Amino acid sequence: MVEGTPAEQSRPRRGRGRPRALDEQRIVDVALRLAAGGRFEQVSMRTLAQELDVPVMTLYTYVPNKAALGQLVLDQMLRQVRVPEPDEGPWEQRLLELQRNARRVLGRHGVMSLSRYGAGGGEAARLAEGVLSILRSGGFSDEEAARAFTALYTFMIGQIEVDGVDGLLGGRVEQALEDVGPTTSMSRDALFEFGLTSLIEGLKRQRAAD
Amino acid sequence: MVEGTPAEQSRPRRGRGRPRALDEQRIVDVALRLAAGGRFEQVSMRTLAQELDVPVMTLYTYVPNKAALGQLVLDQMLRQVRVPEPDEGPWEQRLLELQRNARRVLGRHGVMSLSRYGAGGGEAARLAEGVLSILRSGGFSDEEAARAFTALYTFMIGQIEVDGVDGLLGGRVEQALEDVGPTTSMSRDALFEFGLTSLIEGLKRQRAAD
DNA sequence: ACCTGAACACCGTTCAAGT
DNA sequence: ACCTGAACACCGTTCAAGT
Repeated sequence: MVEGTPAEQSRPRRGRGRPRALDEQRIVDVALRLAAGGRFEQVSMRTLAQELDVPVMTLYTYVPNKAALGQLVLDQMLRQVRVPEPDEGPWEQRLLELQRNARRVLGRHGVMSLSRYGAGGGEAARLAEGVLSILRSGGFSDEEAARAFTALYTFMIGQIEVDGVDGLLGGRVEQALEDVGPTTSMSRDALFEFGLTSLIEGLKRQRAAD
Repeated sequence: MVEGTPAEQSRPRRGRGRPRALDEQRIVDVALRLAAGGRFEQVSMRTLAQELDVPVMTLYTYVPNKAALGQLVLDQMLRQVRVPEPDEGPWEQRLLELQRNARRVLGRHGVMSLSRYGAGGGEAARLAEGVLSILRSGGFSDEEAARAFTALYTFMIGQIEVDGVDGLLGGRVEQALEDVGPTTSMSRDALFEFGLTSLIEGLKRQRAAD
C-alpha cells in the first residue's frame, strides 16, 4: 500500500503534482499527542488542523471523518501493547502482565472512551487473541476462555474509564470515592492489581468447577 | 426546602408573581426520558427546552448548567436502585442482587457515562454504603470491604459502558466482540452474571487468604 | 425574582470552487 | 487528485434587557 516511487523520493521539492502536505500517520501521531492527558473526544478537528498548520478541511483529504480518525488513533495505541510470550511465566502472570501493559499504554496517551470506537483495526483482534491463547494455555476450553475474556474485557473497560476520570480530575478519584464512603490504604495501581488478581482467581475457580 | 405555602397552593392561577413555569423535578424527569435508549450527553439543552415547551435560557433559572443537571439526573436514576435487606439471603446473593438492580435501572433509562458525573448526590453514597455493609456482613474487614468495593465498582462501570455501546449499536456488541475473536453461547445477561459471580468468588478467596 | 432574545465562542461536516 | 474557503446545522452558555 506504500506508494512512494523512487522518483518521487529523489525530488520531493520539484513535484509538479503538489507534494502531499500531510499523511495519515502524521495526523494520527499528532492527534495522539494532543489527546494525551485528556480524551480524544476533546481534541477538535480544528485544533488538530491548527497544530498541523493546515486548514481544517485538508484533514478530510486523508480521513473520512472524526470517528474514523478515532479508530486509527485507537489502533495506534493498541499497537504498543505487548503480549507476553508463552515462556514468560505461568499463565496467570502473563495475563496480569498483558493487562498491566494495556493499562499503562492507554493511560500514557490520553484515555479515549475505548468502548466507543469499537474493534475497528486489527490490533484489538491481536490483543483479544493474545488473551484467549493465554487462557487456553491455562486450561480453559474455547467456551470458557470466551466467557473469561468478556469478564476481563469488562473489567478493563471499567478501569480505563475510571482512570480517565482520574486524569481529568487530576488524580482525585480517591477523593470522590471517599466522599461516597469506602477508604483504603491501597494506591490506585495496587487496587487495579488487586481487582484483576481477584477476578482471575475467580475465573480459575469457575473453570475448575465446570 | 419545600416552599409552597397553603396560600400559594389554594390559588395557583391568580398568582401575581408569575407562576413558575417549571420546576427542577420536571426538568430532571423529562431529561431522563429523553436520555432513554441513548446517552445523556446526547440530549441537548435546546432539545430539552423544546420538549418542555420553554425557551432554552429558561432552563438556566432552575439549573446552573448541564453538568449540574447531569448530576441531578444521575441521582434520580440511582434513587431507583433497591438495596436488598439483610434478611434476603446470603451476602453473595444480596450483593449480586444489588448489582443486578443497578444494571437494570441504569440500562432502562439511557445509560449515561456514569463515572463522568461523579458521586454528586446522596444516592451514590447510599448505594456504596449498601455494598459495604453487605461485604461486612460477609466477614470483610473495613479495609477488605473498601478494596472489594473498588473492584466491584470498576466492573460495574465497565459493564454499564459496554451496555451503553450495546444500546447505541442496537445490540451488536456481540458482533463486535466476535469480529475480534471470542464467541460464547451465553447471553449478555448471563455473561454479566458470570463475570460478577467470578469476581465475587475471587474476592472471597482473597479475604480468606488474608 | 423570574424570564428570555440575541449573541458569542465553539463543534463536525457538506458543498462548490480552486489548483 | 488534492486542496480549501464559505457556509450549514448544530452545541453550551454569557449578557443585557424585559416583566
